[in-house]
Amino acid sequence: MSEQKSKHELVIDALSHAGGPMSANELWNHLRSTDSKNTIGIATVYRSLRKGVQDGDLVPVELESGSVRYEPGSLKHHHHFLCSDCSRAFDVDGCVNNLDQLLPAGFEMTNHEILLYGICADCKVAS
Amino acid sequence: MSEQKSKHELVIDALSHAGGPMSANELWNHLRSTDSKNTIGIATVYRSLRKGVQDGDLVPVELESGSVRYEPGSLKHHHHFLCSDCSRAFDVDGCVNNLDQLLPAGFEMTNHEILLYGICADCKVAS
DNA sequence: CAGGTAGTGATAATCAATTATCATTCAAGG
DNA sequence: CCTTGAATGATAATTGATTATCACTACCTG
Repeated sequence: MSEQKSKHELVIDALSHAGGPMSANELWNHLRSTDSKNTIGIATVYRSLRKGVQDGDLVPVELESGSVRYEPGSLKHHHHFLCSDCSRAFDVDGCVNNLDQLLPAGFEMTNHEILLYGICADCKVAS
Repeated sequence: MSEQKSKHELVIDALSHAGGPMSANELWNHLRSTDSKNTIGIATVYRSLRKGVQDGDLVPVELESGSVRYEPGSLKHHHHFLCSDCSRAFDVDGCVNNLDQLLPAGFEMTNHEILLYGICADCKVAS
């Protein structure tokens, strides 16, 4: 009856609904708690992430030392918020103007990231 | 005659003239090439960085997964440029307005980082 | 000079993240 | 039922960054 999803699809799907980039470990914990019946292995998570990047479905995002997060490659331009309390990363819509004026002479900019640090809404409420 | 500088001072001094945050390994390579007479050990570099942070002289900067960079704590507000070619990080003066407008409702921002990616002046010339 | 003590370098040990291995399961076809 | 191959999970192995250890030196003080 119901189409059985592969673990790889579960990983991709989870990321597409996450609202922010996630690390392999975050994803693993999330998937284990979500699909109580399905036990997913950390190896499968890493495999799926690697495949997702190879296929162009996922993009690695490096916001901190220590671990790489991943997000869907299909997202429109956005930036990130990193919660100092729960360590989760959140997508932040929009951008700013005049970033070019920061660029030193002789440098060529191909891309940029804006990272906001602070306390996320959940943690603010909880505190 | 000339005051003999401790290795710790060499590390702090190197960082204060670097023009950008450096990792322990970058610093180690830099110091070894600079002070041909003085062989400095990687352990000393790590020790000095840790002490520098404890003393409030240095600040850790995390721009990538993999390694932590350090910069003087005395620098005025600025941001960073990361060269995709040589992987060095450079300080970038200035900031932008209206970052607040990016903040999602319910979130509290305490800090921010703007990271520009591209090719630095040196690498552009070299290519 | 003898006896600290702090600073240092080489390197072993640790640690977290990631990858590789291997045996198992499961579905599809003979 | 038997075979085959892809997907999977447990876990061993690897890797790079960082820290701990330890022996040694230089210097200060009595």
